[in-house]
Amino acid sequence: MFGLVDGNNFYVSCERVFQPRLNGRPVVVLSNNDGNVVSRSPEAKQIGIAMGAPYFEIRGLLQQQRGYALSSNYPLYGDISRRVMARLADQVPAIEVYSIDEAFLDLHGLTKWLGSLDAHARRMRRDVLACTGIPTCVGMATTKTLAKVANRLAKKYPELEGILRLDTESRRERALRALPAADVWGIGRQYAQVLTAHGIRTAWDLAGVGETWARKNLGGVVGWRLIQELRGQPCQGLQPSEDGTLSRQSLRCSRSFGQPLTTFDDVWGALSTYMAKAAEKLRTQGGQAHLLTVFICKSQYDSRVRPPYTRSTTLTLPGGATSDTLLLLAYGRRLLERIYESGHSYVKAGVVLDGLEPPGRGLQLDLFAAAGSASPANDAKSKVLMQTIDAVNKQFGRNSVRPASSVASGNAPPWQSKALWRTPAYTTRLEDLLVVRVLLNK
DNA sequence: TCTGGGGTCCTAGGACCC
DNA sequence: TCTGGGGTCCTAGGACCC
Repeated sequence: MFGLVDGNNFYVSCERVFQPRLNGRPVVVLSNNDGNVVSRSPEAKQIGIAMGAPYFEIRGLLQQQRGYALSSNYPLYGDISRRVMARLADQVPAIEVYSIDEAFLDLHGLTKWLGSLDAHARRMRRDVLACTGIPTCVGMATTKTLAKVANRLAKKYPELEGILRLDTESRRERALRALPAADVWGIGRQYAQVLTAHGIRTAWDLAGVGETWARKNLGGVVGWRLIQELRGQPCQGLQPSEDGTLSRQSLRCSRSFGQPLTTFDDVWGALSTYMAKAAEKLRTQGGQAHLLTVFICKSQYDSRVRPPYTRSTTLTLPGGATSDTLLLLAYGRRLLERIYESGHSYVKAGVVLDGLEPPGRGLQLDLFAAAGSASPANDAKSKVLMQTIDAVNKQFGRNSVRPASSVASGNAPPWQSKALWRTPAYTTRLEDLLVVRVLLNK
């Protein structure tokens, strides 16, 4: 039996923990750059604000309803997520952290010890709420996909009180009939259109399609697995997270710019900033990457711009896997030169580190390497240099040592994202801790 | 005026290996 | 005129997820 626990309106719930005045009001959290709505309180959903809506389209409505819009505060959400996952991990044999606000639970064999699974799920919800302030829903079923279905319905129908268990044929059928096919995990916009065109409306209809049809229309073997999971046949196991964190195969840093950029130097300024961040993150995990991808995007919303909107290029690092910022910057600049076209304006750029390897795998040497590239001696020097940079940045602030290319001549760099309504990092920055004053009666 | 960021998995052709 | 079988890796792109 799998469980799926998921935080309700997670980002909004995190904000409400520290700002009770947000309770009962329409609240939205915006994406980086204050662009789109990425989390909505129930009150915001009720007045018709759609997920992903551009902020400029809903601003009027929100003001009129005396609601709040907040910039996203990822350090806060990440920290609260960690606390939620730790509470859950304490109460089940194994947990797979699936995203910042979701985890699959291993519930196998628990009934033997705990009696009712529903009672255990209720206890977990109470515990997470009491310890972190985050409300959750729990779905339980024999496959991950059905656990997602159960979770979805538990959220949709308040009378279920946040819990739904699908462990009999009749319950499964009732649930699948109640869920639109488009809401099934793994059915996105494209596939939803295909299903509509074929008269497939509910998850129950979807569970009835044949193997050939599923493989042909729903992305090959992935689609067929989805169908089997809906039928109760598990195709995916639990992939336990080590110490409650995600183990990753790739790592990315990308941002939309605060304004469109039209020069190579500005785009490189932004990109080198992101590369330094990505490399630092990689070192924090103790890993190395052997694939480097750079991409730049033009505006999809500008009618003068023709597709493709994104250009990307990938390099297998000739010296083998690395986490050396300077080496990555040197290769990254060459990759940007490959795809950058002058005379265009760019709105976003990013870097992806792929092919992640744990440290200590041994350095792959390049027989024809030029001086200055990978060699055991250089590798040792680079390691010391990176450790020093990380230590300095930890002690004196994040940007104390950074690539010269990321230092803008003016005040704020032109690529700097907007975040006009960011709340404090209540739980991760000492200066931002709330102060509680106690008034004593004399 | 203003439209996110960070992930996963799969496919498929071509180069190259023995 | 005739030209293998079984692999891996690289690269790009497309779908999905929260």
